[in-house]
Amino acid sequence: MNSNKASAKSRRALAPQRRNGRARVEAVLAAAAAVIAERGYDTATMAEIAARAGSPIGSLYRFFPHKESLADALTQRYTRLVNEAFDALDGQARVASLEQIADAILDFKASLHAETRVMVALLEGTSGWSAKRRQFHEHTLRRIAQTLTLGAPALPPAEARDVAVILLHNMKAMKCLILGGDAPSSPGAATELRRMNRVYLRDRLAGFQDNA
Amino acid sequence: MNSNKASAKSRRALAPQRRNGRARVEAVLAAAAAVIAERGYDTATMAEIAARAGSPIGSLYRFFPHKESLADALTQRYTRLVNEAFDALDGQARVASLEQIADAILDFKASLHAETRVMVALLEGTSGWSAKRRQFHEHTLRRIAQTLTLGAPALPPAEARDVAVILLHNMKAMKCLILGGDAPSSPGAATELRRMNRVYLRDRLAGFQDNA
Amino acid sequence: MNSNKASAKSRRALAPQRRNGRARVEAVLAAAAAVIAERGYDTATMAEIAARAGSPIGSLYRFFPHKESLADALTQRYTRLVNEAFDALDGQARVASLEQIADAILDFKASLHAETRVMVALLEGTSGWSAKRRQFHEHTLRRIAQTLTLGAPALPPAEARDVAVILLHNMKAMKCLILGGDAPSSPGAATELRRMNRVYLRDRLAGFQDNA
Amino acid sequence: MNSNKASAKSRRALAPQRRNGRARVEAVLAAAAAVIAERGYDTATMAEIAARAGSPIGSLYRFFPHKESLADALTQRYTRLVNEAFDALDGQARVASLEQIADAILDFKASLHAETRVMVALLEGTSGWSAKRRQFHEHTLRRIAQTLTLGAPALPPAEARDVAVILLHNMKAMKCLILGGDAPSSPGAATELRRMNRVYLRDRLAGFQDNA
DNA sequence: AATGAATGAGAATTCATTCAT
DNA sequence: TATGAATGAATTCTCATTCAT
Repeated sequence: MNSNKASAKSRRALAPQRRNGRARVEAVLAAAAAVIAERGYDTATMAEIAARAGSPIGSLYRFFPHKESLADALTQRYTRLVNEAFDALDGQARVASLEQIADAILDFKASLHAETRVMVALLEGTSGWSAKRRQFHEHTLRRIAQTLTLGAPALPPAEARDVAVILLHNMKAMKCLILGGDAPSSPGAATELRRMNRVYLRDRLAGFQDNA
Repeated sequence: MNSNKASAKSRRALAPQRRNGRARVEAVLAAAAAVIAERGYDTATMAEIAARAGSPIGSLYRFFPHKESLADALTQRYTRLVNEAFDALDGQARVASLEQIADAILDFKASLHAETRVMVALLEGTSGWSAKRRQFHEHTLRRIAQTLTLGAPALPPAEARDVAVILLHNMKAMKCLILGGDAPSSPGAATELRRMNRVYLRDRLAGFQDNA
Repeated sequence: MNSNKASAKSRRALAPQRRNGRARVEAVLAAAAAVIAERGYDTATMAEIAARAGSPIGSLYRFFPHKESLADALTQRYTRLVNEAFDALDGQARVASLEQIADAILDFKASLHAETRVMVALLEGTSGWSAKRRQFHEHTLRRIAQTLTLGAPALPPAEARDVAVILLHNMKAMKCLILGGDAPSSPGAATELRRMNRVYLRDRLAGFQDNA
Repeated sequence: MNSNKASAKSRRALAPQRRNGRARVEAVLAAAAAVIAERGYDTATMAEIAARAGSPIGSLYRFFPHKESLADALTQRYTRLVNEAFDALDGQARVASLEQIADAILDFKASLHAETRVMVALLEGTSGWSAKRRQFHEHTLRRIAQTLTLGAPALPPAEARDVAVILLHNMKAMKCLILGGDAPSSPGAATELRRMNRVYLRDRLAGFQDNA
């Protein structure tokens, strides 16, 4: 006496119910990433995120009790990606040429389309950041500086940080170029940015490098 | 002009009271600029803008029938400023060194604190831009390219545009550095950015310059 | 060109638009009083209050920006009524008999049907009171004690306060009896309460009265 | 009974795990009593009650299919307590003095802190009562009247009920005084209430008592 | 049967925009 | 025409209740 589910009134047919909570969280995060990337954090609505994730609003709130907690989760996930990418980069720092490192840093975010766009959105609007967002920003800065120091051991920490700030800006710029949006760009701009980044790093790190 | 103020029997206060439309519009735009700079476009409210302008909300809507039209007006005004600044720059393009031009372009927005902050806000979030915002972006790009071409006549138009895109990003970065916000920076970052900008332009325009 | 209002789509025909804001506030307060009296503060919804007042929800929030501010307004209004009633009572305190005073205090709230019921609701649930509610409670206590002291000058302040606490409870009880609700009562209960109140006061104030 | 627990292969934790239903119901009722006493009926949430009972919310709903059924169960339990207390009191009614009976009635609820507080919560808000709550109220009234009639056999039933209504109010007042909450009271108020209760009963029952 | 994840109607509150005065 | 009160759709978040497992 419960056989024909289909007869149950007109419940939404969408949800593969109780499928691995993990998967549901993934779906929500992906939807959040997409919506925030498209609309920006403030303009994104929980309702749209839920809809896009194929999740009822109540479920969304089970996993992420506040809107900001979605942003935080996204930030955290991105922190992991940053770490992995830089860990890999650091492994090659000694053997790679400066150009290669420069490109690797620059293209890092560019290689992560989905997440990247969100991060732009989350790091935009320089006020009203949550603690988590600030942490993420700071963390990324430190990783960049660390990698720089690996390639140019003689570079004083303060200068490494200055350079890191610039490189982070270049990374952001790269995403903007690649991911587009409403902002008009030009076909050669990405190449151009890569060039600037290389030229700058070569000039800046000259003399601080470890030319053993 | 404005002679029989006193005769108006029971007019309210003296203060905002029928400044000529121009002044009223100015006040509203200034308030809009301030509020948008502080809160970001989405978070700024029409009510606060009106209040800060000392203007009744009804009047505000007479001049700017939609919130976006405020953004458009600000954009337009900024277009004028861009034009003036680049006109001046173009006048010196022949005589100035590349470094000077590079710095001038970079510091352009940095020199306009109040307006600049608004523009950051308005150019943030790569989607949902109005036609006007897109126009402004495009226009600025063209002016930069034009100035570049003046200093490096041999530079092909397509490449000039590519470089312009990069320079515009550098300009945006400069504002972020100077105006701060929640994003942590570092003291030497602005100097660093200026250095990158010079090094890049010198490298990029070498050979295209007009060394007659 | 705006002559036949009736043709305007299908706007609600209810609101005599821009009628004296005062009247609108009155309507809202009355509705709030009614709904809170019926449902209790927590269960009352802003939407129902607005509907009952014939006011759009947005208008309600213009006057009372938070739910609690409605309760506060009601409390404040009631404070006024308490003051007026006790001022009048104090004027007669010397000439009136103890019985008369006892009845006056007891019947005070009973005489204000609409407001009274709300106050019961607002003073119910002894936790989560706003500052205003606490103030109102305290204020009423003081007024009662003051009136008592007028009739029984020799009564020490601390005892006057103790008695006041009891009398306030009796007042609350009276409202419950008269206003009913779901609680079953009995026809003679009000008379009974009055009797208790008199007997108690006579016994309690004996010897403290001003028998000049 | 309950012998092969261990054979259940992958049962979860040991803790709540199939206490016999009775114990589980007790735990839930106790938790409900506590939460409702603290937060009030409307503000109490099923989730918190379940958590406090250490019971899964699903189990809670097996025993109490609606929130109101929890209130009803508490009410019923309280009815039992009232009966026991009044049965005991009735046994002494002949021998005890009026003062003793008066105090016993008044302090009845005061003696049951935990449950009492809940009952205050459940009897607050004069509308929205379930049938059960009304029944409980009515029942208590009858028991009080019955006890009164035992002590004052000549008291007509209708008057006994009137007096009972008053006494119930006094009982409620006593709990408010003792249990406090946000409502400010005064140290001597409980004593005061006891005095009023005695004086009233002595006066009211004079002449109806069984002075055989 | 027992569990706790899932559900979605509904609550408070905001704000761009309109319109009576 | 100028004003600011009025409007209500939209937004974030809660919680009683259901139901797949």
